[in-house]
Amino acid sequence: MIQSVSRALHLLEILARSGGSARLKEISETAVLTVPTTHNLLNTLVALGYVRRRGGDTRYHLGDRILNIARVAGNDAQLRERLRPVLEAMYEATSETVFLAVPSGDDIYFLDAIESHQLLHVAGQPGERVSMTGSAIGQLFLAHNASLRARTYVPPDIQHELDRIARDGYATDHEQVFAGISAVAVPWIEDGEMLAGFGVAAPGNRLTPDRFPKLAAEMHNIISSHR
Amino acid sequence: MIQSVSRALHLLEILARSGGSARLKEISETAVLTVPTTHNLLNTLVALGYVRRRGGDTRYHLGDRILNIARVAGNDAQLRERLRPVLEAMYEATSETVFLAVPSGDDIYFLDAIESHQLLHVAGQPGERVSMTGSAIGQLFLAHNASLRARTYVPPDIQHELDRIARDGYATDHEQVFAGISAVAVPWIEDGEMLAGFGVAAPGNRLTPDRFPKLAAEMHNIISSHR
DNA sequence: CACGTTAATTCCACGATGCTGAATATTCAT
DNA sequence: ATGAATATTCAGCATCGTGGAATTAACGTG
Repeated sequence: MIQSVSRALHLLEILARSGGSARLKEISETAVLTVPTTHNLLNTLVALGYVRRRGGDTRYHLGDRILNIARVAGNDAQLRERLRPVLEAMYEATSETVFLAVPSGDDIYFLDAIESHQLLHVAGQPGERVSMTGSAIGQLFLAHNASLRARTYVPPDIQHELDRIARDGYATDHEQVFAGISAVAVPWIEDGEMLAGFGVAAPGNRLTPDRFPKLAAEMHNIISSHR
Repeated sequence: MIQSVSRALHLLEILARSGGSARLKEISETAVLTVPTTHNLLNTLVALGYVRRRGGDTRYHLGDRILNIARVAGNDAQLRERLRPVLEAMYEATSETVFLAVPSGDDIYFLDAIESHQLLHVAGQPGERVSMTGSAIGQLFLAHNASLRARTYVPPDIQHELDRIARDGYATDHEQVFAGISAVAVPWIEDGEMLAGFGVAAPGNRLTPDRFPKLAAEMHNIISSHR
């Protein structure tokens, strides 16, 4: 545990709790640090843009550079929270393992999941990752997002599958990726952009290809009713 | 400039730019730091909750503790930006010095201001502070916000003035606080909560008490038209 | 406006603290 | 299962951050 890092971040939280600004002495007292040490820490934060000083004011104010970081952290946290009810509805409707996934770097990241309670079920924990091309949900992202497609190598045989996905609005997988596992995925779209994908995964003998279109339609309905 | 603090915050930004998560090696390379140093910094951030590790994953993810800080920093920055046009409209309408103020700790903080160009005008710079009780805009906050009222000592003679303010939706000051200066303030309300206040301040002989109601109405109009 | 008081900033020397290279353990891919 | 890549632990040393003391600046008051 690096002392100065811990202290610096603590100072930022103190500033936040003071409504965005405070005096050096107040801060040092709240943090239980000597004034020069606090000064040193704060001025480092000022130099980096995380803290600002406005006008002739001697007070320290929270800067907005922290928003660079928060925008990304917040996106995921808020999205997970907002879409939790949708995920629960999908679980209610299917009794199978359901996922909420977002793109992260070059692959797919499971932001949230509810694991089926049936005797035979697909494992699913938030935090897992799968490749972009090798999963229904990943292909769904590729089909919807051109910039993602541009920086991912897409094998030719998948290409026309992506067209089908874009047309129908859902992606499927029948025991292609993992033996015995079928999956259907539908997109969550805001302002024309696919921000996340929902997936249902089940044993291949329970979730047969003939049920794909109906299940996808059902998932679309659940999404519509939660908008 | 404290090295470890600078480095730690840099790592957070790298994580943000990587879409919220990345591997230790990637991070260390991007940051141009040795792997153990990066490891040490990241694990400090993990211990503090600014970075998380999910599931059995060896990757590092942005945590949501940063949102504690960002919520406050973002509030101010976004509010100022969003309400700038309203402030400008008020300046257009009055040609007097206009303020945008928010509560900060136990007093009022001027988030933004446009100073009048008239020969005789009230000075106004963003970053200045006034006490909660001793200003029209402060009383406006006290009248609208019970929790603010609870933690501020309000002299009895001001008490019934607060009732009037709550009823009429504006606060005034005619040469009470600063000699020769009159002011009118109206609230900016979102979701039933007063987030900020707008103030117009002018020499007492230009802005006489008989003009208060009309000016307040005009300010209310400008606010309505910018919703 | 000058004075006294309080807060903020600079400086420096000491000593703890965090950095790095090397070794070990773990994870991942095949 | 095996090897390669990645992550974690460790410890010695140099560095960096800390806090006391002194200086300067801001603030409030009579």
